[in-house]
Amino acid sequence: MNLTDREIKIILVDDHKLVTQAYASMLNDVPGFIVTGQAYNGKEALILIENSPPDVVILDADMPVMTGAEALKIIHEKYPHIKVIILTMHKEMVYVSNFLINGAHAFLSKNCEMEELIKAIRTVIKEGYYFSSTVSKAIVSSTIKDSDFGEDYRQLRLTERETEVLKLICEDKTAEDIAVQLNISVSTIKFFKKNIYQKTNTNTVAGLVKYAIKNGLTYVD
Amino acid sequence: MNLTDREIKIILVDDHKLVTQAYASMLNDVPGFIVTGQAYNGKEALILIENSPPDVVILDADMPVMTGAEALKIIHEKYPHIKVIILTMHKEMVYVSNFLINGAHAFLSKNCEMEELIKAIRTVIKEGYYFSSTVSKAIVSSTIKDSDFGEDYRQLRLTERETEVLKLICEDKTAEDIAVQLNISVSTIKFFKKNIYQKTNTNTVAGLVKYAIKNGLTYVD
DNA sequence: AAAATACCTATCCGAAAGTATAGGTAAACT
DNA sequence: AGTTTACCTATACTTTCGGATAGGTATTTT
Repeated sequence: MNLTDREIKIILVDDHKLVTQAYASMLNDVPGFIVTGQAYNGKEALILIENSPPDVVILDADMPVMTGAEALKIIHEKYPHIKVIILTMHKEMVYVSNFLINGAHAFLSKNCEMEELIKAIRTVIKEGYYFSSTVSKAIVSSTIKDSDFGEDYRQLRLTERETEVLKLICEDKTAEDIAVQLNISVSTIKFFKKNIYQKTNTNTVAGLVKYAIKNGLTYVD
Repeated sequence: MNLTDREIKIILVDDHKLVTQAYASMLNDVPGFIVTGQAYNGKEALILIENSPPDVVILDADMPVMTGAEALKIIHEKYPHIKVIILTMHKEMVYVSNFLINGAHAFLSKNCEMEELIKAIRTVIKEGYYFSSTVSKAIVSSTIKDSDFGEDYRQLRLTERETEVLKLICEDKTAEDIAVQLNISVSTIKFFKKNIYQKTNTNTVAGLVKYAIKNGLTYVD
């Protein structure tokens, strides 16, 4: 039996129950689709997937406990045949790239029409990938790996340590707090911060926090 | 004919199309409910309401163009008989209060169950208000006006000028930028900032930005 | 009309953050 | 093996920020 002949099994992951349930209601009304599970964070999602593997996982990018990015990475590594569609409310390029690198099969804005999500689900099953016109043209090339995004992209990527520092900044820590926690000098923190400012193209903490939110590094309850 | 005997007309407002459409799909499946309109920001919502007044408006608190708070205020002033249910992904007390003052009839987290939203819709129609157990006990008193929230609350409220400054801080402006824009000295900005820090119970810009997001003062695209 | 309150404005000073510069290590490239 | 590149660490110097304090105006209370 061909995959396109039977119902497509979908698992929904969004930290807002109401939204997840609404998606389920919407997608279950579509012939050929069946929502086999709903999870409210990445960890729950992994358990669901383990117990009853779906064809498609629809994953919210912005989640607190385990972020969409983290969940995606694990899903992609453990179950490479499962298609993952990322839903997000943001629309920054760096952000999109990070998900593509980690194996997303589609990337959709929450601003899209219901029809586009439905189309995306069918397309990732049939063709492996789906990208909306806005996203696709700019980014997608043959193989999805870091260098495909070019020099500019690499320059923009935050190093592990930088990411760590940025996260802590967003958690209300002062430079000194961070220095203590990381066991390095305050001056070092400043150096990281400077680089982060450059890469994120900001010069205020406010900009940093917004960048972090957009990139799923931190979350506002 | 009694209001409870006919279909309850609902207008949905959420800046994410996909979410709005999902809500619509979910609520239209409920007997006695009919979604008569969907808007993607406050302005659109007001036009919809003008053209075909609903019984209930379900309003997302976090929207960019016209925030939920602003839209609520106008709706409540122009159409006091229309019930407004606020949906939010945040759960801070100050935040809730602001909406209650401006005439919200219910306040729900996006983490709630579908059943609770349905219950809330029925309850605001029948009894005028609905508050989930977590929210209600702490806050609601007989009349909803500023002083009902007590001294503490008043202390926490940001003044107009403070709010203005906070918004600009979140827009990546430095203290000097703000001073120039507002035609006052940098020192004055600092004074405002100090008060904002006190009232929001933070001491970093990161905390400020998060507070602003929670309170709908700024928005992360 | 006097007093109280809320809000906006401002200055001074010590503390923290940003800027410029540079050394060191480990991995990748040629 | 030697060079380049990426990343982490650090210091000295300058600017900006935050805390304490205080004066002024407009509105409300009594």
